[in-house]
Amino acid sequence: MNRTLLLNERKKTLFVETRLTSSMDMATMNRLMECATFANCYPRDVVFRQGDPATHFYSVLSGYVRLYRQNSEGREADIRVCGPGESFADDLVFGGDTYEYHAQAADKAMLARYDLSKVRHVANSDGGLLARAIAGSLSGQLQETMDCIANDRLNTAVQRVALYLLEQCEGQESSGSFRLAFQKSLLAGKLGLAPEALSRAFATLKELGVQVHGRIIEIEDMDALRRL
Amino acid sequence: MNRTLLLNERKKTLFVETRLTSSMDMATMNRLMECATFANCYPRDVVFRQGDPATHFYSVLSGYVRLYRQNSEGREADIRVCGPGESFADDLVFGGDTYEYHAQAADKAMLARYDLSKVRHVANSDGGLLARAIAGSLSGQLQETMDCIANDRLNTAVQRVALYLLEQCEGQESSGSFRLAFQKSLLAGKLGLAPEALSRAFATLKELGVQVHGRIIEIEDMDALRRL
DNA sequence: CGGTCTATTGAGACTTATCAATACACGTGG
DNA sequence: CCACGTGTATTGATAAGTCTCAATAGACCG
Repeated sequence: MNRTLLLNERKKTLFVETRLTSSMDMATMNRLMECATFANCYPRDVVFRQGDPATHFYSVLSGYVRLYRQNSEGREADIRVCGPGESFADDLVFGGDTYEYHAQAADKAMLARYDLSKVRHVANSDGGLLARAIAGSLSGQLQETMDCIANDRLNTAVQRVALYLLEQCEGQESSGSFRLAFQKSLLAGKLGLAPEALSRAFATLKELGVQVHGRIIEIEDMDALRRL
Repeated sequence: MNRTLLLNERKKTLFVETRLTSSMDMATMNRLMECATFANCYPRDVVFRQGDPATHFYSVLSGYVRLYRQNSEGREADIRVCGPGESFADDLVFGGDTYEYHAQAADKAMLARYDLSKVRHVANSDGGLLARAIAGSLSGQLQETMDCIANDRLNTAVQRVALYLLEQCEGQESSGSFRLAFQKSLLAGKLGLAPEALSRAFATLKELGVQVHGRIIEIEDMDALRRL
């Protein structure tokens, strides 16, 4: 078994574990696989640019991809950070022919790349199985995106950071710790903050028993965060 | 022809003109119609509450519905304002069994009310036609919602208001005027602002030739707004 | 015409962005 | 293994933007 074969097996495994494919039957998954190619990205690689004609949608197999928009002066705002198992630009399968945001690898990343016209063809001729899977993915994304708006509008920086920390400690009781999945500057963008604001939020949370050592976060009292 | 029949004809017309049904074939539309009942709402009527078990999704036939979330202290943040032709809670067809936000009529409104379990049944047995239509609707909503995040994070209050005014003047050249579709307090919420902030934004825009008389807005120089 | 709801305006406080300077982390090569 | 350099993170000072509260003005409906 050579290296390439091993790599392909790994790709296939990651492909199967995607949110889009997880509840798919085998036949549909194979049809989708036929539309896919794979791409390796290095940090800061551009996947596509806002305004480009849309040719593919993507699933993240490993690493992270940052979706963001730029205004006329070049200032950037993150819209979403996609991690392993998540897909992006799949909102273009059922309408839209232009990418409406930039996509950039935020880390070494492996992506599955689905040809949009092939996917559309399959989705129109498979009895609706693929359409349902994509609809499921879109539902999840829509819910997350609405959550994000509500979170931005309802909570302050410290509250948003605390909430994020709690989400990452899912399952741990009273106290917990974990390692940030990506750089703080990216986390800041994901939370709609400038990096300095994230630092200051961590500084505030230190008083509530949150210790930050590089990417390692330790939380002494999760209830203290929940009370914010 | 009696009053009821007339009303039903009107309902049917509005039903057909919905974004969800607009590109649907007749058979699918009829199957969807079988899942529907209709409801009339008065201003401030609650359609459903955050946390309620999800039983229906909705299309707005006339009027406006406000989707919002509440934090623990009771402060509210609007997530979306749905107008004629738009649907909401359709993200629950393919997953989710609880409403994650409040829905409240913002005006006298007529709604089509789709039984979720019936819709799910149809969507699983019609060869994918309904699933594709819903996926199309979800795509549009996801795109709008992502736009909203980028807009919130990238633009100031004045810029967001200016952008909204320009959107409403779609098609008009250099100067334009129109009537706000709903109250200013609702517009403020939609734009992620307190009502006072919307007032102040209008005050600022007055210097750029925007005149506000109640709900009537007149814009002398649309390019001046575009330059913001 | 009066009452009620909605919108505007002012003053102040709070939150976050921005800019600039410093400190820290990490990978590289000596 | 340490020193170095680059990129990332923190901290401080300031400015900008928005919210909140309170008071007034205006719009709309019966």
